[in-house]
Formats: sequence, structure tokens, C-alpha cells
Amino acid sequence: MRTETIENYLKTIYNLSSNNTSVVSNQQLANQLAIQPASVTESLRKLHDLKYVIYEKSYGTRLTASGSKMALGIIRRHRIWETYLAKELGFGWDEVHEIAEELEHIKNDKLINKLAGILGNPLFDPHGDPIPDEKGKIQKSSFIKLSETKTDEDYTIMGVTNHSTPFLKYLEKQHLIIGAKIKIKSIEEFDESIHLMCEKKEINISQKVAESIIVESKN
Amino acid sequence: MRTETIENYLKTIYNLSSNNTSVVSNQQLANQLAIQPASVTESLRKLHDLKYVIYEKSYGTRLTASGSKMALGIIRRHRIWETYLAKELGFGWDEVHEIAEELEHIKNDKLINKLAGILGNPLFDPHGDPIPDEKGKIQKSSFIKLSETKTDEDYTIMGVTNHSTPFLKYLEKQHLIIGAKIKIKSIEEFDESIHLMCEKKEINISQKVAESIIVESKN
DNA sequence: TTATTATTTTTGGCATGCCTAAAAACAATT
DNA sequence: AATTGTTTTTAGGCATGCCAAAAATAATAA
Repeated sequence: MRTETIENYLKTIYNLSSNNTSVVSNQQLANQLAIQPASVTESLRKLHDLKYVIYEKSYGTRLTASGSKMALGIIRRHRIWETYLAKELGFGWDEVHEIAEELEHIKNDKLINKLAGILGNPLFDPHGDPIPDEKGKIQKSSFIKLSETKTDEDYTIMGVTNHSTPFLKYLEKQHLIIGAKIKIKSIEEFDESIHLMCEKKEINISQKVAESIIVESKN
Repeated sequence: MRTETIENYLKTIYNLSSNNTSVVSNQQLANQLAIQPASVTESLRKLHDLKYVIYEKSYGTRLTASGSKMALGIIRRHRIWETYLAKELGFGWDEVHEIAEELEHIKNDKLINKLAGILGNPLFDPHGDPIPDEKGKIQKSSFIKLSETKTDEDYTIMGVTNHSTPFLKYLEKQHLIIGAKIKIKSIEEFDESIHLMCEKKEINISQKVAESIIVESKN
């Protein structure tokens, strides 16, 4: 199998299994990779033979230690590039994902570590997602979704779980950016929309939007 | 055809045709790409159908305007990345080529132009090779590497890019000194070694040596 | 429990881009 | 013009990674 193909599968399996359950279905993979389920079946068998995943037919797939390590490497490269593009090269928050999607496949540890060093070895990317270190160790945090917050509490926006361009543009327009301090004023009961203060501005956001924003509680 | 495959062919055709004659042979391509001539024949036919090259069977291949434009784009990306890696990220000049070989395939004009801007839109990379501008316009200088000369042309030695003592001693011994008039007699295809007349003496030099000598065309 | 629906796997196919071996075309000598 | 040697092309094959359609399996509903 081509390295890039392997990498795309492993990355996708990693993301799906951390979002949802630990076992990933063929259909989830097919959707995410925009290919047919039949193709997924084939590839998973190969990845299993290569010991990157444990694929139990008609049940599901999960990463092996080796696969996980590889996935974390890809994610590290992706997020370091995103951060570098945004912070050092002046790209917009909404532009970096697409470019990083290509750059993540350039495997040169020295290059990535160099970029990471310039950035001060950040633990989070501009989306707020944690960046694995060189050994694949990932910073885990007690971040919660904005949709799970409590009224009258203070939070800081730490990231998003939806990286689509329209969504990111919407956030930028509303000044809901990484690092912004917010305070929940009220939560509408019938549609769970949220009324909040963000850097002295009053904003209303839908439950759908709130679900895609990660915040940290100000304890 | 996959974009990366196309790009590698076009880049190689461009480089070969600017070094030697304007028409490239299948064998040259096969050597350069490290594949079999039979594979080259197939691919050239496809590239011809795609209007990137004019491939006349059993004769040779040259780039169309469209193919040339594409090749220049790849070369621009390659050289901008090499320069950026060396000047901004502190890589050694011996390391950058290999990394740029991968990075050159990331096609994002904004990214490349950004890097170019940071570097001050250089017209030459640290090797002295010209960097095409955004429109594919390339700075031509009458100073070229001895390895890029054409058979039967006259040149004058103008300098070197390798200043190591053994190299300079070697040149002196061969009377390849600054100001010497030379005429290219032939270029060996399999190792690109050059046979030339230098001040009435016949000399053979390797491709490696020729790459470190700068000459001026006698027009 | 059986029927229906959804998911997964199997099967057979296809394009890409490479290969080897052998034939054909071309070039260089004699 | 004929022979020799090199280069190019043809022909048949192979692995990758995808597809569509049919068959098998699992999940859900009646």
C-alpha cells in the first residue's frame, strides 16, 4: 500500500474512534474518506495484515499500538503545519486546514521539529486541538462543549470540532475566536440557543453552533 | 494521470531539455526517472494526448507552452522551498533538495508567494539557479553551470561554486582556470560527463565537477 | 420469531503506472 | 546496401486502489 493511502486511513480511523466509540465501522470510514464501503473492506484487510489495525469482520476496526503511533505522527504534522501557517505565515484560521491536509504527508522529523521549535513547541493548534509531541504523547484536557456550559459561568474559547470553512468564517465574523473570554448569560429553553457576552459584545448562538465550540472553564 | 506523475515527467523533461538539446530522448527520461524506457513510451503518449508535450515517436519529446508553464511552476515551488528551508529554517544546502522534492508538489500559489515574499522575491536560489516568477518568467543570465552547456558551443570559465581546496587544486592541474576559453565537444549520456577543449587541450570532466563551475556563453 | 431493512463482504471490473521480454525501427559502420 | 548495435515500441503482466452489483450477515421491527 502507498504510504499516503495508509496515512489517510489511519488518520481517519483515529479521528473517528476518538470522536465516537472506540471501534469504527466501515460505513463511517467510507463516508469520511468519500469512497465506497467495498473499498474500505479491502483496504482494512491490508491494514490488518500490515498490523496497523485490528479489523474484525462485520464488527469493526481499531488501531494497534503501531497504527496509533503512526496516526499521532500524522496528526502532529498536520497541526504543527496549521499552526505555522497561521502564526508564522499569516494565513487565516479558515485556510490552514486544507493546506495542512497536503503538507501533513511530508515526513521529515527534522522539519516538523524545527517548525515546532519556532512556534515554541505548542501543545495546541489554532483550532484548539492538542498537538502530539515527538513521542506521540498528547495533551488531554478537561475542555467541554459550549453547549454543555452553565449560566453565569465564565469560559475561554479553546477550539472547534467543525473545521468547515463556512463555520470558521461565521465564527470570525462573530469574533468568537480562540482565546476569547465569554460569559453565559442565559440558555433558551425551547431551542437551547445560548445568549452570551463575548469580549463585551452580546451574542446569540444556536445550539448547533455551540456544539462545535470547545471552551475551558475559568476556575 | 495523477498530477504528481505528470509533474515529475514535465519537470524532468524541462531539466533535460535545458541542459542538453531541446529534444529529450526516452532513454534520458528513463535514466532520470529511474524507470524502464518502455514505461516512458507509454507515459509520453498520455502526456501528448493531454497536450503537455509534443512526442514524436522514435524521435524525441519537447514541452508545449502548457507543459512548459506547468514545469516552470514546479521549478518555482521547488526553488522557493529550497531557499526557504535554507535561509529561514536553517537547513544545510545539502539537505534541502530532498525535502523540496516532496514540497514542490503542494500546489498553493498563496503559500508559495508568501514564502517568496518573505525571502524578498529572489530571482536566484542559493545554488545560483534562477527562480521563475509567478508568471513563469525566468531570469536568464549568461552565467550558467558548465553542466548545463550545449555541445559545440564556446564558453569562458567565470568562477566556481565549490571552494574546497582539493577541488581548486584539481582545477588548477587541469588548467581549468578563471578566464579560460572552452568548447564543449560532447556530453556522455549515461553519466553526463563532459568532453571539452580547454585552451587547445582535450579534457574530460565528470558531471559532478561540471556542476561546480560557472561559465559564460560566448554569444 | 419471522420479516424487513441496513450494513458488510464478495465478486468481477477498471484505470494507473510500472515491469519484462521480444519485436521493430533506427543509426552507424563496413 | 548489408550488417551490427542501439533505441524505441509492442505485447502481455502485475499491484494498487477504486467501483458497481450481488450475496451474506447483522440489526430492527412486526
